[in-house]
Amino acid sequence: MAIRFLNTYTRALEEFQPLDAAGKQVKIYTCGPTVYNYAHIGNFRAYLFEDLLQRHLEARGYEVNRVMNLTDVDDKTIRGCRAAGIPLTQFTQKFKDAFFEDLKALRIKPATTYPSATDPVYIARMIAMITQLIDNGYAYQAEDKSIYFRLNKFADYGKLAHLNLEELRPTGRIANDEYEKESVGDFALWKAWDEADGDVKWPSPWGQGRPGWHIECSAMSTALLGDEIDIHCGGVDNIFPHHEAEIAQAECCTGHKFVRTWLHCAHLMVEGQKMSKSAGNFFTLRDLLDKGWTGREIRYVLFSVNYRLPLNFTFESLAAARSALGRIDAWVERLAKESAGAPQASAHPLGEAASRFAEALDDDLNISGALGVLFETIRETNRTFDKGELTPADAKAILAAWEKINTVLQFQKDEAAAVPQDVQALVDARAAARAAKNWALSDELRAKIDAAGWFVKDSKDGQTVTRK
RNA sequence: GGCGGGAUAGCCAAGUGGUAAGGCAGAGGUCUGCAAAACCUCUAUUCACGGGUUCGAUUCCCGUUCCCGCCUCCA
Repeated sequence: MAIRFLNTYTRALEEFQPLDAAGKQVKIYTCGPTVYNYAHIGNFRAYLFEDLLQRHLEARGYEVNRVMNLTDVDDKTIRGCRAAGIPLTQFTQKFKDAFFEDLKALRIKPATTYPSATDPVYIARMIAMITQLIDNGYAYQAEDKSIYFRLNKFADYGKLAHLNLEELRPTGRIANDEYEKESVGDFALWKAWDEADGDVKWPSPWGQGRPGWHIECSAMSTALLGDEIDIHCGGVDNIFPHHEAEIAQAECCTGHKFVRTWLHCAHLMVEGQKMSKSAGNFFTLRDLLDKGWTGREIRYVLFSVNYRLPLNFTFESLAAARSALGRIDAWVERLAKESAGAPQASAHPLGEAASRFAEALDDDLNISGALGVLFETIRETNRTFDKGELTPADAKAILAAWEKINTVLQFQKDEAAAVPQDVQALVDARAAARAAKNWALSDELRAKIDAAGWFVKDSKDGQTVTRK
């Protein structure tokens, strides 16, 4: 069955068909972080949705070429570096490094390219695009020396957000000092330098300044992926005006359609409320790791709700994730153990879990349906095992299905850390004590193992030791 | 005011014109020296409310209520 996506532009569920004539390559542009701070879990919700998208497309045999930009110059980064009294690049580098560490913790597959807005190659391209827009009448220089996009020249502006610009209600968020612009909605392509920018500036045909925010995405997307791409993603808050602006800039430069499919993920709420620093419910990934939650658990929570629905992040949901992952771990362990020694997999029906899982995701990344398939498979596997009706070859088939599913989910438990020698000695001593039915000594040794930071549990096959 | 998205068990959340997936929590059981873990079973006569279409609606249509988002640089 074909993959279907709900395209923000058309608001319709559309069958996915890549631009690539061979039907193989898929070009995706994903709006990345502004590196002025540690990214918060709302940001990562978006990046995890994009990870799911990429991994599922790859599981379906596509080759994904994904670009994610790093916005390393804007009001916030400039403010931050000046407050810290260090150069902009030094300031942003710290948060770029942190961002990549966080991606790793969440098991997000790296994009193909992470271009930075301040890369001279892209600054030059942005200037070239702006020049072209001016030459063709789509942009102009205002009294403040900044360059603005002339919105009334682009009739399609507002189509992505489905906004009728004539009916827009003033919200007071438009700065009053922008009277130099021809029309209030005109957005900046190039910002003329002012004192607050310090030494952050680049030369341009219009004087010293820096690029506006929107132009970087148009420049990097067309530079790295070509004039037209398959999919462009971001959070819903990017729809207007950011993505509208990207469309305007790109299409007025290239003369044709910029993006085929627009996908946007809904916002994250925390404990039922909008996440905000003032409400005290603002969390970076690091905050949660410091509280003892793992990247895998956070991944589960942020991953397991359909991207188009608002996700209510709670500590209860983290605890639920921990339990659910434990259930998966136990199942995988059981499969590994039972399948050991089987020369090859059988054609057991439960081995079809992987294809049923993928079919669920084909439907606009229906992760809930896909996880339903997984957990049904887990219960059915255990039930059949308990009845003694599963052979090692069957277990191998189911394990193979899990491995395929896990290429998308990335929920597999980390390799168990090796048990240190001193702990192992305690475990061995305890095994001897248990063989002698010396329960007092057994319990004493369990307490020592516990004190050393390890957890021991008993089963009929002996002890299992895991890190606490 | 405009545009859009929602309302399914204690919480999270699929889904379908034919009578409610799944996860967590909870209860019971199996196992166990104890503990823990694990596994199994059970848990919505009902899908915000009122009409309508239909043999039949949670699912389609109309209306109502409530919630949320966006409306010019927040993923």
